[in-house]
Amino acid sequence: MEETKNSAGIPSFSDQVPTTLSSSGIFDLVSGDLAATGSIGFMELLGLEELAPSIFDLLPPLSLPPTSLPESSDAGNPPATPNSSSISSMSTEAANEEQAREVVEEGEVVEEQEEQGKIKKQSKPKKKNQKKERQPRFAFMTKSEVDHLEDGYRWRKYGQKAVKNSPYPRSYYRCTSAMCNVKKRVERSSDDPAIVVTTYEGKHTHLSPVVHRSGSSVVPRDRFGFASANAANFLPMQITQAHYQQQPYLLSLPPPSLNPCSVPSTASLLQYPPYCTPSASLLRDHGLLQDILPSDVRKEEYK
DNA sequence: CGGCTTTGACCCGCGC
DNA sequence: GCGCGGGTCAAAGCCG
Repeated sequence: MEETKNSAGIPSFSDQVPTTLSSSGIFDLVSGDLAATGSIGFMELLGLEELAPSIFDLLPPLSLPPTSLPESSDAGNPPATPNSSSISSMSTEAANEEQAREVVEEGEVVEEQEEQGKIKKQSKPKKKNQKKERQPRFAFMTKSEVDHLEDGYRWRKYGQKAVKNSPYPRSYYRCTSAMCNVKKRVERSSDDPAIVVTTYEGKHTHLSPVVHRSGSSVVPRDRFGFASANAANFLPMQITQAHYQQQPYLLSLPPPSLNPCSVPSTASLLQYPPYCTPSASLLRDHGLLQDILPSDVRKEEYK
């Protein structure tokens, strides 16, 4: 197939040196398109110890009609936050919260069963009649030169495919933890190679294996089970809030488990542990953002 | 030697 | 029905 051909000529990002970090927008989780749903942009810096300098270049707001918004997601396991700036968006496979939750729950059960069976089957006798239930997904865009962002979990790459209409390949990762079916897809935007689109699928069933340099192996995690220790270092609260307000239809509540925070899921990616949950007052206060973005930019972003 | 990446092959869903 | 593209498998190779 052409994939072979493409992958052969695909540049290796791993060769690149991480330098710029910044933000992004929202995109359609279903189609995978960089379909922004509103104007948002921002970032979050994490795992900076490994990534270089924290340069924030705000991306222009992406825009897209809400109708292009996805199926759902949520309940997914949004990442804690990659080691670079990012913006996230939740999508919902169901039209509303309730439906979304149903889908999520059912999907999880089905997936688990299938997954287990799949693992043993050598010659992929995948289900035929059964419609593949999609795990809730959570995606976000990150401007970074490193494609595989650190999020506190260990991932094993299990595949790579050339992406149509894009010179960049898409990589598939699976959480290395046993019994954890979380998957992650990483690809670069063909429009802007600087942007890395990461899609998480599923929910972690374990604690982050990440061991903090400080020695602690327990890091704060967001409601989806993603390590969020890093998030505390840089909190794009404004964006989170803005997103929440602009995309209420994306909301859907994930199962209470693994949910240390009680904030709406849309903000998940930028979520913080309970002790750092953004307050309502931050909605107006630009906080960190003010220090980073010009006022006119902020205006653009949150209007 | 174990864990991870690479990569070609295969399966499946979907659109035409 | 067919072809395409996305997603996954699994053997082989690499690396610490």
